[in-house]
Amino acid sequence: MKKLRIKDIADGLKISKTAVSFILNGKAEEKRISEELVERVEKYIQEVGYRPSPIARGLRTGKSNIIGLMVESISDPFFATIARLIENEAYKEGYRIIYCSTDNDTEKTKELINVLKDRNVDGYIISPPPGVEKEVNELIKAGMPVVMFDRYLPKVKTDYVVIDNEPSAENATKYLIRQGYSNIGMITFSSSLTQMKGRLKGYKNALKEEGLKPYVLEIDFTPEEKVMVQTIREFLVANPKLDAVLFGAIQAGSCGLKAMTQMKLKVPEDLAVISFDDHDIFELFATPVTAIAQPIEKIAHKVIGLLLDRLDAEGGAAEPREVVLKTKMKIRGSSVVKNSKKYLESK
Amino acid sequence: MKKLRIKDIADGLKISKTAVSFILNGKAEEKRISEELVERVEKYIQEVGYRPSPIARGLRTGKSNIIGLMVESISDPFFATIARLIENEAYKEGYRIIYCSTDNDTEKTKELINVLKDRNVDGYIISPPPGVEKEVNELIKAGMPVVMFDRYLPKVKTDYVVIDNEPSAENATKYLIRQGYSNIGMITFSSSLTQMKGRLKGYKNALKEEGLKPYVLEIDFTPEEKVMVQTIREFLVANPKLDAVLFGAIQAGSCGLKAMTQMKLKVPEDLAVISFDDHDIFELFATPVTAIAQPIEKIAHKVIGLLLDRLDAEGGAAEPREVVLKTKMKIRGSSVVKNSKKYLESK
DNA sequence: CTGAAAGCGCTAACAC
DNA sequence: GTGTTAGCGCTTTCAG
Repeated sequence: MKKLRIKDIADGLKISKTAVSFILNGKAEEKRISEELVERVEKYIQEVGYRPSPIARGLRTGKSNIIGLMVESISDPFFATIARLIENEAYKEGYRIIYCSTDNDTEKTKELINVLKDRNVDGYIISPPPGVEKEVNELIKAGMPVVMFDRYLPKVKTDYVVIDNEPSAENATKYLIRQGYSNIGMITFSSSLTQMKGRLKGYKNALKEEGLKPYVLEIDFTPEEKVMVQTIREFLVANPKLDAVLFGAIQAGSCGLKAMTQMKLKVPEDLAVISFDDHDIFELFATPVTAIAQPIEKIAHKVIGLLLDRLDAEGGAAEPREVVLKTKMKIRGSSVVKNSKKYLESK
Repeated sequence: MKKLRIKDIADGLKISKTAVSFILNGKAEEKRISEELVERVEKYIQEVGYRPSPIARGLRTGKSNIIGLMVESISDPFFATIARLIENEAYKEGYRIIYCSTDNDTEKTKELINVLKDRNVDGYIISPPPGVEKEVNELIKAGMPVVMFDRYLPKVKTDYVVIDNEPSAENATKYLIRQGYSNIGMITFSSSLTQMKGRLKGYKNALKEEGLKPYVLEIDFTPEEKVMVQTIREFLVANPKLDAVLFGAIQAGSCGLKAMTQMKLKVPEDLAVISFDDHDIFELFATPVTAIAQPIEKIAHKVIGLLLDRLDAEGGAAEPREVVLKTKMKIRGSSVVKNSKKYLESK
């Protein structure tokens, strides 16, 4: 059973290649092809199991029915979940996804954009590292739909979906203050990316309003977790007055909790904790961790929605749409009222 | 700046298209093209930033430089991590990856195989659901390199990489017995897949050797976690004699621990726990969980190694290679000696 | 080394 | 509705 071509269908049915092609591309009506023939062709295609070659079609049309999805790392649970949800919705619309991991590396990302461009992807979903403004802008100028998420590039005018980082961090910090904490640190990744800057700003806003002093540790992300744990330990040792910490991302939170475990610091007695990003197993921790949960499903849905929208729209470069979604703070044991009864009992 | 074609290079350099193509494909020597010209062409290509169209090349050659990676769900941390590692190694060899999630659904998988076939992927990495033997065998018969991992299809003769599920489960169970537990349950997913069957068998072997009674719960996997938690709760209520549980997979373990938390069962006082699959945050749990860790890096490395090997080999259908890797049991607090001093102290 | 030419499978314009 | 044809960009054979 060898590969069928459009010619085989035409010959098998004793009609013209053209007709088959038109029917395949939904131009039957436009080209005044009889319904009867359309049905006959569709039935035959079913029977013999013909599937047009997307490669040949791609070469001819320049379209690929593929969406390029670039995230920091596909092994990150947040991105993996988003990828999965996007894949599902895209699939229903006949689009496939090619993912790739940027490692948040500018040069690698530029190269990956080229790879995707070569493959003629029809649209891009990018969680961009810094420094790729030029390349992304060129894509947009070339008429490519581009949607960013998680963070965005302020100098690039296109759709994006993010969460309200600043108010979320501000709320969480104020919440800690209301719970009685006054020496509140923030441990986050050093980054020029919008989401990290927003979180830091929100934290600082809250402290400034209350006249409290900020304690900030910005660590460089590295796959060497031990390095990050060690950095956090040193910070905690250097700042013994801290009674609460806000973590700017789940990886920071997880490293921080490890550092605290190693130092035998108790949560929340010695240090209250709130972390950005939620994970359901937070509930199983020695002290369940209060977390700022991102609306993952909604993010994925919005992202692919915006992209499909542009893909359909075809022509007009619509105004960039900026979607900001709300987070939800899941309050758990790691941030109970300072010196509360519950806190004292647990001693 | 429009898209460059091979003709533009030839014209720009005032040489023939053919020569450029030969040089591009590393056939310069074979075709007796002077080194001087090769250098000139390479330099020019660099300068103008020409990149051959993989689509046109694919149409012509039938090769795509793409590897299809099919896993149960790309959002599963185990698969996401493997995917990431494979992506990295493949990238270095000039291969791109297209991932897709099968949901362990037979029909969906068949369709996805077709999609990948249409895209002319050069090789397949599959963590297969049951029931796709025929389709996979057809791929192999068509000369496609196929590597399976995590589980395999006994009726399909091709390379695979798995772990030693049976001995691992047997060891873990025997370990629990040595720790003084005698009513040991196993909670796992109902599945005809090799890895699950191996784990169950190992557990039963250990019990039989010691003349102990098995208590098995096989749950159907569902994305509705609450359903699984509830099922486990009912099982635990129905079997109050249990003093230890072996979980057959991390999702089962995580649901089980949630069920136990809800029921206020203490680990390991009321129930000792060992789970297949490790996660570094297990250390942060109220009681750190003893886990059977898979050598993820090694698995990924082997998988892509086997595939690249076949991709290079070109011709001969080498003998199927079956790689079985060892797991490592990470002993933590959830499986301490029954009634041990440590155990009693913690009361 | 060159130049011409065929062909991968498909789309779509054109004349009928 | 059909049949023809060009062409997407590339590889590769063949004769020179």
